[in-house]
Parts: sequence; C-alpha cells; structure tokens
Amino acid sequence: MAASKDPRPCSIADTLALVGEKYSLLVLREVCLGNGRFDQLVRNIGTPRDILATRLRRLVDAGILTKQLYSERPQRFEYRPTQAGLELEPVLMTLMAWGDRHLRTDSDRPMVLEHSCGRALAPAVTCRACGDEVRHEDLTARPQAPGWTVTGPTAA
Amino acid sequence: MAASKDPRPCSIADTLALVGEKYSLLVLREVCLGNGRFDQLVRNIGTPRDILATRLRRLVDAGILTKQLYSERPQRFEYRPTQAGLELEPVLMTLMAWGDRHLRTDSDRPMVLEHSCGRALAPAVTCRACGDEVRHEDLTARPQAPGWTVTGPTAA
DNA sequence: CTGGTAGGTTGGAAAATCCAACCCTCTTCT
DNA sequence: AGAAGAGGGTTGGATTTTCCAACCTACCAG
Repeated sequence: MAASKDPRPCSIADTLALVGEKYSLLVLREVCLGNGRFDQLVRNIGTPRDILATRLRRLVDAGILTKQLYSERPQRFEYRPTQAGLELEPVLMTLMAWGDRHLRTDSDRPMVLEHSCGRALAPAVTCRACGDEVRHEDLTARPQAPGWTVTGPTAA
Repeated sequence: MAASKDPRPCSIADTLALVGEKYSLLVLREVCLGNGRFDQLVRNIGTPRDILATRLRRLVDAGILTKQLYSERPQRFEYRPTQAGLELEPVLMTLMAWGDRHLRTDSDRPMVLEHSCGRALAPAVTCRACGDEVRHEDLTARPQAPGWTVTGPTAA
C-alpha cells in the first residue's frame, strides 16, 4: 500500500489503509458472525492461508481484532472483534444492503440480518443531530486542510 | 480478483468485488464531491494514471459511474456517480466516521460534512422498520444458503 | 511553431497474491 | 505403540497487479 504523492488527507483513505486490502473486511464479517477460527476463516472467505495470516496480524496490530485463547492444551486461538472492530459493522451493513439491492433479487439474498424489532434489517444512515435520513443533496463538504477544494454541487 | 474455492455467498463480498479494489472507493469519494475529471482524480487520490483508467472503466461497466461529455472540442469527459453510485455514499460516510473517531482527534479532521440541519454530520445506522440505532447485539444472522452456519452470539 | 492542458496508453521493474506442500503440536482411534 | 486427524500456521516459487516514467493524441493560446 504505497501512499502515492500527496493525496487529499481523508479519513476514508486512512480507514481503507487499515481495512481496505483484499479480504480484510470479509475477515471482519466472519469474526462479527462469531466464526473466528483460522480454518473457518479460510473456508468461509476462500482466502489463501498465508494471506489470511498477514491480514489477521495487521488487523490485530490495528486494534480491530484480538486473538483469544479458547483452549489451553492444545493451544487454540480464536479471533474476535474489539470495540473498534464492532464499530466497523455499519460499513459491512451498508455494503451488504447495497449488494442486496443492486446485485440480487429479493428472493436471492444469501443472508438476512434480523433486527431485534422482529423485521429483516434494512439499514438507513441518519444524522445523529436531527434524526433525518442523510441524502446526498443535504450534505456540504467542508475541507479543513488548505488547498483541497471541492467543486461540485456538494461544495463548501 | 480470483474468487477462490467455494466461499460463503454474500452481498458484502459481491459488492467488494466491484468497489473493493485499491482506489475504487476513493474514486467514488472524489466523484461524489464533484471532482470527476481525470487529472483531478489523479491529484486528489494519488493514484497512478493507468490504474485510475482501469478503475474508471470498471466502475462505469458496473453502472456506478457515468462518463459525461462536458466539452465538445476539445473532447473532455467527466465522471459522475449514477444513482447506484450515490447509494454507495453511506459506505463512505461510515468509513469516514470510523476514521474520524479512531484515527484522529476532534481538532484534526481533514474534512467535515455539514448536514442540512446545520450540524456536522455524525452518521448513525438505524433500522428502517423501527427507527432504532442498530447495535451488534440486536442482530441475528440468518444464512439462507444451506451449509453456511454462524456460530457466535449473533447466530440464528 | 512552441508550449500547455486534458485524457489517456505503453513497457518494464517492483510488489502482492496464489497455491501446494510442509511443519508442529496435540488428541483420538485401533 | 503407531497412524491418522485437526488446528494453526509457514515456506518457496509461479502468477498477477501495481507502480512509475515516458510517451501519445487532440486541441488551444501566444
């Protein structure tokens, strides 16, 4: 992940630098589902074992996963999300919702998340301040760093 | 992007197959900000030009971006999000919110999104059915495909 | 007619990925 | 006791992507 040149400073880019490599978010998906063992991860994600090992190290280093001992003898480990890892679940939910809507039909959904209210989860992103669902037209981007402008209808 | 073996069928994985390659979501970020020209993208993202060209083709093919002519002579193009592309903005918002919270201090934020309600956007993911903010413990995963289980506290 | 801008393409070196095979430590079966 | 797993990785070498600088085309301005 060579960060080229002098790109716009951005939390999206910084977050993707941690979890944007191939398979990383799928590891998080499985770990959030409770499938945190190495062989489960290999099977459920379909990743090469060596790549998985490097991703796991990276996610643990980043504080997104922890390695928990679940058996002393033989020593066996399981990966679990930290609080920070759990806070990435909204990213997974929005990705999943998009795929369900644009890449599949209603009858074709490979997984349904049921919310405690009893309905299948349809996630909406809302503004914590006013509660309204966030639409593109309601956003104004205000770059804080000098020199980084925004030209579109969303401009500041 | 070789999809190995026989992984869990999943809309997250399918969506990432379209937008999960390096730089793709940053392209979408810039395009959503209105910076859709080739050289703007190169400068703001810091991507090699050839990779950018490949990503743009892929995103246009996927129906996430469109290539708009904005000048006849000389022929000049600009990339813009389609409706489907705009519907990926929630992914960007949740990624940005995570980075702002975990990778930065409050005074250090490189960009602030202002919502039409007048406050800086703090996005929350809520259940469209009941309106509550979605917490990890309130979700139950129900795999629809046979053979794909979930073992954790989130299990079905 | 020289230089500059916009939007790319090309070729070769460097890095990441993929895959199969292997290793080590237990536990269980016979 | 010996053989066969299961779990959790590591290693070596072939393949694929990325990276980077240079180049190309079309047009416009001085």
